[in-house]
Amino acid sequence: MNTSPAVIALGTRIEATVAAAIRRALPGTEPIDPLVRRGERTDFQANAALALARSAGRPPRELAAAITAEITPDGPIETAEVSGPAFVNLTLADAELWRQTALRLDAGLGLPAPYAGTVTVVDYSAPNVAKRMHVGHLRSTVIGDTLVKLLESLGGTVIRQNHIGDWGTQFGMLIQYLDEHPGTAWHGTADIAVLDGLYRSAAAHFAADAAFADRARSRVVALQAGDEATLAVWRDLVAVSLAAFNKIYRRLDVSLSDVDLDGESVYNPHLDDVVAELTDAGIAVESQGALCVFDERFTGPEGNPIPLILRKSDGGYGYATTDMATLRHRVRELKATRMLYLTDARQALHFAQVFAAGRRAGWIDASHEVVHVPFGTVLGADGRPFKTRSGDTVALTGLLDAAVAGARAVVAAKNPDLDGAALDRIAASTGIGAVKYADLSTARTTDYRFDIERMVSLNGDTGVYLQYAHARLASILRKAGEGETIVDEKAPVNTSERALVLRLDEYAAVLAEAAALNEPHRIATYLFGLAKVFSSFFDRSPVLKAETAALRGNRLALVRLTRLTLHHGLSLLGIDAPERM
RNA sequence: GCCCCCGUAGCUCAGCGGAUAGAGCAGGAGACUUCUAAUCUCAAGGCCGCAGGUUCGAAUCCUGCCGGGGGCGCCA
Repeated sequence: MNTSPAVIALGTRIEATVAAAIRRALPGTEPIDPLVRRGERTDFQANAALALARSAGRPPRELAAAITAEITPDGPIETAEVSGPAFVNLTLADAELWRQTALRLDAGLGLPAPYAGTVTVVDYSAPNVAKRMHVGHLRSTVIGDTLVKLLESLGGTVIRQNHIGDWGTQFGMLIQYLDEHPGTAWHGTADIAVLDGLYRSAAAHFAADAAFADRARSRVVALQAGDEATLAVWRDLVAVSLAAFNKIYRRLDVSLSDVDLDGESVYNPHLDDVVAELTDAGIAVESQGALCVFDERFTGPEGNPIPLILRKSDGGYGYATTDMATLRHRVRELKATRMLYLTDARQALHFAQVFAAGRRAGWIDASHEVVHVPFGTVLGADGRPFKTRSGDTVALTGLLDAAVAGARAVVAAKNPDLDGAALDRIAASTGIGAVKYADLSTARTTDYRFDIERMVSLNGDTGVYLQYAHARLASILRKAGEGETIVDEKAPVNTSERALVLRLDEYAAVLAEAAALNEPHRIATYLFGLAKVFSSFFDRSPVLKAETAALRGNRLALVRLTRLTLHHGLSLLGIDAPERM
């Protein structure tokens, strides 16, 4: 957690300065956004003059000049000049840049806590019991976990909810199959592949054998009635699956554990009540034998309203009912003010229906923010849905194994002197980092190609680039040894230092934006840019061999702050930041 | 039929109201007795799907169209 006071970003201070200048140049106008942005040709630019010119009835450049004249030199801005149509180009004094670096270093980044006081439920991962996790679970898991860590780092309280598929008709089938095939090897194996095989066998039986299907259905009834023998097998199935999920979570450095479990089974005892409440409120009505919620905004191919089915015509409950129950629970019991649901984009309509019904029921109101956070499909390298040759989903463990093996080959070739243990560690770190970075660096809503070849090539815009930058930073700091870092504000700032200082100072704003939009890829994009700016700095500005002691101290401060920022960012993404590579 | 997402360099993708649209990969030219070359530097590569509109300014916002993907009653 960040307990040290927040450092105000240079951009924020400049905004305030320019806004004040605008008020003086144009007395009586409404406060407006000064439109301060980072510029390519200057440190910052303010673009508000163009927007104001019309209403002020003055030529844009003349107005820009008037604003420029009102920018006081005692603020962070050293020079302000009109450029182009009416942009105000702003540069900062070198001393200001060093001062900001020292300030952030002293504060240990100095991130603000804009989410303090908020309680956010993040529903993510949600694998199914007795099925192996596949690529489809990767996105929900890593995007969700990054949002969780991000909100926590910004002062928010987060309640993780892993809504695993641990209930439903498929368990009748599984348990009945085990009952009829006592020799089936699965129990105690902690190997999800075996469980997955069990699922397939049972499903095949279910489809092919009508008599078995009937027995499976009776088994569902027994399960729901609380039959102890049936429940015992169910608990075993859940336990074995959880062990496998947790193994993957540890491997991915995902922060989920058993305390975050919020499976479908948890809601089973409450479904009757949820349905009763919605029925009593007149929201749920009967249609074609099922109990449904209709909303004229959601229509089907014939233009008829489509239902949210709370109780099926056979009397059973489906996922819509459980989703309504979780919604109610999160608002009433968990006191959440924000709720994020990380599922793929295909469920958009379903969640729109659930949220609409929740609003009608009065469970959520204007004080709640309920958001379906969708993500695109994972495609294979060929651009088609990512499936094995036989059409199955691709197992996550196999994918991670392949990534680590690929990384291992590259690492070994790069650094033949590594001993086995170090090679294992670095291969795991880079391989897993490559997979996570590939996912987290792609915009959330776009479908993305899972191209393992490209991922483990470990060149360019991959996780390794960030890890390598971190290892270089750590290397410099090791060699620099202990001792205080003294920043000399009077030293000049060169181009590569300037780019680094300004980039570092933007971190908090990027985090805030990533959190507001639920878009972790903004963090990844920022970190890649930071690593790039650092790599360039590394190439051009010697640190330990700097020309003067003052420069050495200043650059060392930059190295420390860059390492801190990169390390922080990588930890949000759940990517290891190695000291050596 | 309606709704959602996507269409940007040869390929994979960023950018989503500001100046000359960026990166990675691939291809071209350079840089390792110097803090880790898993890197850096330079050059080349674009009717930002099409057509209108809004705006001082549009890849970005709005409308329509074209192309691709997904969703639309008892699976999650």
